[in-house]
Amino acid sequence: MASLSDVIEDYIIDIMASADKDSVDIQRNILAQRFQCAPSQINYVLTTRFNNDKGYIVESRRGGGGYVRIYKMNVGGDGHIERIIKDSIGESLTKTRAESIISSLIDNNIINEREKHIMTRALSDRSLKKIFHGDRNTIRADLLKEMLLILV
Amino acid sequence: MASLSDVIEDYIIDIMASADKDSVDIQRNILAQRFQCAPSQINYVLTTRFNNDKGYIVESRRGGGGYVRIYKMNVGGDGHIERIIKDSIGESLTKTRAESIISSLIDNNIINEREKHIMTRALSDRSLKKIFHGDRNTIRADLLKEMLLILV
DNA sequence: TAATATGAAGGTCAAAGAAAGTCAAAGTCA
DNA sequence: TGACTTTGACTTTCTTTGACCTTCATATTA
Repeated sequence: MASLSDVIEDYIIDIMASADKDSVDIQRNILAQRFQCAPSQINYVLTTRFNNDKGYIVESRRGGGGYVRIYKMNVGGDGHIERIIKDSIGESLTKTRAESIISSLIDNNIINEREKHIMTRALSDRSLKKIFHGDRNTIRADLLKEMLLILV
Repeated sequence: MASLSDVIEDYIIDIMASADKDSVDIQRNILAQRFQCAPSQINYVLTTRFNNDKGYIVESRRGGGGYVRIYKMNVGGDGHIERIIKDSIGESLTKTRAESIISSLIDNNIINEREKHIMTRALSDRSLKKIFHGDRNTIRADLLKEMLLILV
């Protein structure tokens, strides 16, 4: 049986398909009203169905005029980035592996030198010096996934 | 869905773009009348949208013949990035302030759209979701400082 | 002429309002 | 039983408003 979350997921996918842009804006409370559910269920759908492992970027703003904006990263062609995000990165990523992934992006002309430097610095131990050593690699995974998604 | 503050922001950006000079003068009460809002809302827009982090300087005079003058700073000259790193960022940086700083870099053609997105995503709450809330802003400061270093 | 009143700006701050986010407990279903 | 869903109380962030304050130019008055 399709759960309510599935229905909401389908609905969002639907309006994304019929939108001209590669993003849609929704309003959490309005959506919750439409489906007669708790507003936080929308968040549940977003984190389980529209996360970056699935190729989505979600950004939002609170307060008056608030919104949730969902970008679908359309991986055309070979789905290279999407594969990297799903298969190569996973839950945890060492600095060395991160650098080799970034190098491969350079080799494939997906990013340029400057972009490489930005990413490398973000993932460096200096950037993450305040984070407990044992936690850095999971943060690195999240960081690189999020940064890579803008490329597709 | 755009808030009134957004609309006023756009309006001011508009008249700045069509002005020959690098500054525009507005009158608070007149603007408030035009947008049917409390005069203090203009101040709100000024402090949230036209602040130093975004590369603006605002000066004003009270009394009869009073005005508000908004200057757009020229970012990018000698040692500017260094100053941002040292003075604007410091030890801790909210997401909002980070986005302001990044938007001033875009405005001055110091970074491009893709670079902006890479940085913004790296600093987002989603990238940092595994980090305890109270610690995120110090990590943000470290991250942005490191990433900006590629520009000097 | 010097002091004072008046009105016309803009400034500040805190409270109320409007969204979205978090988290853990309870429910459901294979 | 274990993974996935659903809910609701509480939190955080951003916006809007209004009451009250400060500053300045000018008109009035002693």
